[in-house]
Amino acid sequence: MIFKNQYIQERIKKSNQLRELGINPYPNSIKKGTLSKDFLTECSYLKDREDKKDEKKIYRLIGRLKFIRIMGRASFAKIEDSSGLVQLYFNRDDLPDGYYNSVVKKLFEVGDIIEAVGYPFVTGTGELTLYCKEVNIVTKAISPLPEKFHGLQDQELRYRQRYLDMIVNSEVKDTFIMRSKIVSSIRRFFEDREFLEVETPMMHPIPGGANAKPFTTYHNALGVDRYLRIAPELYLKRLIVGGMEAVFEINRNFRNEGIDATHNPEFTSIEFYWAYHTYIELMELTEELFDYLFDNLNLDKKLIYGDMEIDFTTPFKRVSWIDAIIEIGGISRDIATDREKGLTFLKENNLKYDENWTLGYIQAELFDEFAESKLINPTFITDYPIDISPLARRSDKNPDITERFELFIAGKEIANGFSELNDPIDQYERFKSQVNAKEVTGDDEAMHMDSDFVKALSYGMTPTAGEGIGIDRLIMLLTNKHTIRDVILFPAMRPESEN
RNA sequence: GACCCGUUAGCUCAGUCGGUAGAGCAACUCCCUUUUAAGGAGUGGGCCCUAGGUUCGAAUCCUAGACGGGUCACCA
Repeated sequence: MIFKNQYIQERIKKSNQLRELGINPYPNSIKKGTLSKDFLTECSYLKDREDKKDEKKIYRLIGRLKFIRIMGRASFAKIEDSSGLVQLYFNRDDLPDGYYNSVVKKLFEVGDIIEAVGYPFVTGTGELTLYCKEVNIVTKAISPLPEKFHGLQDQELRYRQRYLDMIVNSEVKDTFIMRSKIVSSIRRFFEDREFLEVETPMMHPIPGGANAKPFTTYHNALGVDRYLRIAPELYLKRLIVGGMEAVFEINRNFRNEGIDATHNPEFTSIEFYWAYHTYIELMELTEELFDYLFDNLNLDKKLIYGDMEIDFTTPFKRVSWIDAIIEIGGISRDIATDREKGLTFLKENNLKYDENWTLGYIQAELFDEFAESKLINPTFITDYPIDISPLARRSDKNPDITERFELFIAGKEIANGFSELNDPIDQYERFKSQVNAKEVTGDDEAMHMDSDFVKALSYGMTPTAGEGIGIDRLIMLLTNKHTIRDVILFPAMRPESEN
């Protein structure tokens, strides 16, 4: 039974004792009080005053009881609200008759939410405190809080009971406040530039827009399988066909893959599409976005991330795909540009390979293995090979490469953008070779044929550039967190075991 | 999916060579009217993650499993 624990039983008893005294432990009539921060700011002048108090000013503060120190006929307590902690002082003679001994001392406990009414004064040790004339229960907590000094350390409990983590570990709340500010700044940035926020389907008939394994679900009325979206890309581009010239969507994607420090099965991305622009302008827009975020959030451009110092000064460095493999990865040009030599190199170095891999896939392995982790300061890698970029526009200068870039920071991919492929015949052929890759190399993450999308392109999509940014990873960077679970409120967990 | 580590009171953690369970905080009973992780005296609280095995005897050793954390693989 959920309430069988001895501590909970004791607290339920106290809750009932409150009822017996005619006090509802869960009243519904309490209105929000003054924030502790405002109380402390408004009354700080008392510290310089002779008598250290102002009995004429009455404040009503509400918060969760975090500490209580009973000293016979007087007590100190600290309550915490959304703005922080504040100290309260009670004593027997200044509260209603008998209330101190029978209610405050006996029935109020750490964890309860209480309302305190009184006037400000400064204690002997100089702490601004509320001298209480009245105290009421706002909400009784029947489960005890974790230990006051060490808080909640157990990672499992912190994720499963995030609300407890937030009550006890105040920096957790700060991280998620920061997350909210980041997302809201990004939204404002695009709105200010006349991008339209849209919502496209989360349940797709064909999983598309990325190479990933989808979650499958079933629609009873239609009698068909649906796939939770792995990316919104193909729907957003349909909107460009329809005549919207700048759109963005901030929302969840779902990928049925492993869970680790940088992967959660549901994660948030922003994708934005910008008609009559190219991937070059997209890189500039991305730099503007970072400038805007750092400015709005008052972050230092020399950002500390773990043991790295990352310099976000714009413009970011740009390196071509091939140069990255050769110069940053330290692979010879021969190996990096020749399929046979590349394949031999992979075999000789015990790296992953497949006999059917085209040069682009081999280069991707070389890039991931040798270059990616070295890209600490923000760097745009450009000109990706065509075979690993099935939705990107072919370069007019070199048919083997695409007008695509990825942004790497702290050795991790943060953004992926390109001039969009708008030639329906080319797109059809690219889907076909993806389907082929699925069959030949058993690449079960290769894309499906989406003929409805090809049909949309056949009506004509204006030249457009589009980009996706992983919001969770961006937030990890900006909040110096090293696991995605620390920036997702309720990260994916296995069901709790019976034992 | 592989390997390593962890799981003991509500929380944070000890637990030696295998000898039958401990501390601090929290709780309960007292004392205490300016405390700061308040202090003092006392009391209660355990499916040592689960199931097997070894042993006279297992929190401790072995096997399997559950959950969590980490590394790798996967996720271009």
